[in-house]
Amino acid sequence: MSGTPPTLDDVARAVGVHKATASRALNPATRSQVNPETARRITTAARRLGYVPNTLARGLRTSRTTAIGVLIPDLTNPLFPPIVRGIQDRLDAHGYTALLVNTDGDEDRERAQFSDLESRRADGFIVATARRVHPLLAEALARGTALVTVNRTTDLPGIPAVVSDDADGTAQAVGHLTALGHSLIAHLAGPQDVSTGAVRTQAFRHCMDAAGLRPPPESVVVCTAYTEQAGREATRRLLGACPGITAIVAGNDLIALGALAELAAQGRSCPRDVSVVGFNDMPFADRFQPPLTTVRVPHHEMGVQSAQLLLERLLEPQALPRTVLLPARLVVRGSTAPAPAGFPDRAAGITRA
Amino acid sequence: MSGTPPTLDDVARAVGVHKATASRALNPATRSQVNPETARRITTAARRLGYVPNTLARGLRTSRTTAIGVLIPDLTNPLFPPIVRGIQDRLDAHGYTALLVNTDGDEDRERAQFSDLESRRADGFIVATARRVHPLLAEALARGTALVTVNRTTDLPGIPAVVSDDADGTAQAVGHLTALGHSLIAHLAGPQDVSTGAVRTQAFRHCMDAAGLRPPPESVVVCTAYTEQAGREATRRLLGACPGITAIVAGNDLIALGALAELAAQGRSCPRDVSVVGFNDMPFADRFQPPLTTVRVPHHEMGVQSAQLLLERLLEPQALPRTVLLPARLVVRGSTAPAPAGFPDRAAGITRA
DNA sequence: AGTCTCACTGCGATCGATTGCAGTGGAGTG
DNA sequence: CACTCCACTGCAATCGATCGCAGTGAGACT
Repeated sequence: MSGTPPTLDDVARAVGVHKATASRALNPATRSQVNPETARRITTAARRLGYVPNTLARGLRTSRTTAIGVLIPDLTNPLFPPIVRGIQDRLDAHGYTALLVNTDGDEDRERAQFSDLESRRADGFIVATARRVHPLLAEALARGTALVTVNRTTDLPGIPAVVSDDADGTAQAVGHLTALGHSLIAHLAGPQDVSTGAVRTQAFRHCMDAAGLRPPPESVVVCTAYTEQAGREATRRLLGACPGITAIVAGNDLIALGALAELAAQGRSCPRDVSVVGFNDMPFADRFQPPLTTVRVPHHEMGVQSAQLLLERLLEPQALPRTVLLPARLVVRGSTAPAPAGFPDRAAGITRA
Repeated sequence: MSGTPPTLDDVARAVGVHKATASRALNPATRSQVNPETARRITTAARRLGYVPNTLARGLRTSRTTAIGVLIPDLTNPLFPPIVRGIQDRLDAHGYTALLVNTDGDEDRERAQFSDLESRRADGFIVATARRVHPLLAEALARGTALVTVNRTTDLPGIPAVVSDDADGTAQAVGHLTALGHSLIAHLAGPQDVSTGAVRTQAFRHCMDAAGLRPPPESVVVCTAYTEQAGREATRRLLGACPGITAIVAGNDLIALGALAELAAQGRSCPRDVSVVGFNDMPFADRFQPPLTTVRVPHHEMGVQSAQLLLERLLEPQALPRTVLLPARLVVRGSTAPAPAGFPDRAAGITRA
């Protein structure tokens, strides 16, 4: 019917004022500049006509779009929906909109997506795809782009970040297993080119060391990705090299799921023969078979905080970049149990200090 | 360093041509209008300067943004990430971007979000929040807005849709249970104001009827939402009213999870005492305790098809709206088993025809 | 030589909202 | 009464890319 949507000029004409006046009346910040009665007439006319401001025109003029680019590896990875939701919730509350893209861990794709978001003049970016060495982010930072990383960090300093306390979470996992009497503890490490993988692995080594345990090198297997498939393959290698292990600290829950699958396939029971600890406490981890003992990370809150950090950065671009560290907490469920008897440490070539 | 990003005019000046020429050279569609050699010089200059077209300015002029609004109830509902991913994959391939928002099933919030997307001049909308009666969509349709619904439909005709064959899926579920010897089959229905809930419930009744089974009215309990919590509450009511039932067809997997929880809480074993069938085959449904027998719906493909349908609509606004019906398939896992003996039909007041 | 065609390029309006600046009129002041 | 001040409103430039229209010059054709 109406054809094209009404513009500010249409509203102004309907009231008999200039569009500049209408603009001021409709914008809360400049509302005070116009006569209250006039403002009222403009407001009602706008509502009556169904006027919706054209964000493109506004953005073109003001060079602010109230849109934030959000980069994640893959939305179907259950880790990310809660984070994204947290981001959206906080952004929404401030009138911002998230522009969500998946990179699939592919650098070219990431560049293309990032470039698209830049062409849409996103005001800033929340990046969940950070690698420790990340040229794209370095370039963007150099250009003065507002950036925040979430879940992962970059080795490059200067980018605000929101992460969970991976080192502490790992310590809780190892502590739980040693308390259950395990000493032959293996680690299915996440990819080492991302901070979560590197930090957790380092923490694992440190904790084992502090507990006086000296696991053989083969008991730490690095997965090629944070996927069930990669976890399963790594587990196969691990069990081949270190058949005596009684517990596994997985780089994340998907890797843990892969471990569970491979253990079952090899006829080993979890938790009777081998205990498994995951990381993240992904949705429904408590409903798995067995319910997964894992380190809970506050995903939604991570999203909220990262959005908050970015919004602050937009207001105060010069402020010192800060890193928010959120607490992680071990959640004990059914995938861990006391170490089985009859597996002397010797069997795996492990020596107690 | 560079301050503001380079504009088309910057590129043109660097080459010594008019910005209009640069525009034509950079746009594949108009490339043929400019001398190949000139075009080459413009292209290289653009690359050298790091020129990225300003989508806002372009959109303002052309009134096309290559952005599509996507409305979902809640991203953390595991049903939606695969659908969204499918949408994004197809849109990406055509240079479009998805603008994703959550409505949380709240009508006011939905209106606000929709209005925001309109202000961003989205070229069209993919709606996963459709209710059978949906004024917002009716209005948008009347305005000539490009719309597609996915997963759910509206009673209102005229909106293209992509849905799974819920009736057939339900029939497979009921058929599976009757084949296992169940006759006291209950239904935990989804909300009846959305098409999936209504269609599945209707199909359930039809199948039971066709099988000669006459379940009492209390054996069909409508859940207030597609959530685990609602499923659990409905199950409590169901077991109170019809303690004799041996099988449950749930409106979706989350409701099924709620049923499993309540059954366990009441000391009834699934599948030994009661069989449960879900709907959707959400991610990791195979890893649950017990692994869930459910009706698989091609989520990713639904997303892809809905994006495809919308893109077609943008090209051909007048084309007849078509509905794409994707096949559903029962996946038998561990939550269903033969009906236990010793539960005569009489016990639940059920009569065989 | 004159005219026509054609390929290429430049000019300037345009999309819609924002904003610095200037103008208007009425109230207040000495 | 003249003048200042202030509240309010209008004017017009501006953001950056697109596109209808017109202009230019080289080559073709009669």
